[in-house]
Amino acid sequence: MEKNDRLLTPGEVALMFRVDPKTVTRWASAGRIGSIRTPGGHRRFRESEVSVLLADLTVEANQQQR
Amino acid sequence: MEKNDRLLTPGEVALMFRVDPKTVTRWASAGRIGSIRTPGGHRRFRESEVSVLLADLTVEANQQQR
DNA sequence: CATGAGTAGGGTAATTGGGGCA
DNA sequence: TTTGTCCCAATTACCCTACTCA
Repeated sequence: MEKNDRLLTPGEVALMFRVDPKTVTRWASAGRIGSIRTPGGHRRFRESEVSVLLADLTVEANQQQR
Repeated sequence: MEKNDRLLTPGEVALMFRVDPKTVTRWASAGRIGSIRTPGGHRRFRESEVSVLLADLTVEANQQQR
């Protein structure tokens, strides 16, 4: 399902989740999110995977009550 | 639909409504407000949705006067 | 090669989640 | 029924310095 394999930096992912870039780094270290390493050690994340996380985690309450 | 996807933390939303952050959490659990979860389990809220809710409060205040 | 922005580390403080109670 | 509060464990945010990226 990789129609778009664009790689995102920790800062970009942090913006999407409204968290600190450091937090994104911890997610990668903890294996909660896949990451690619540059030869220099910096992490890169697949946009497709990040999008799935955002979309999936958004579903918390579909049935609204009033 | 989502022109402004800025996300807010529970604490920020709590300040806007002048309630305890715990209350905001309960709103999310009850489905009264949509929420996004970080991979770590923390919630984030869409500013656009929060704004709508605040606007609703304003409407109620107006209706109270008629 | 030099520069500025971003990132990797590590350490510590602040928020948050969840249950239960008032 | 909704909100606030106390508890503890987990997650996240901010501090620093050194290194990588473009």
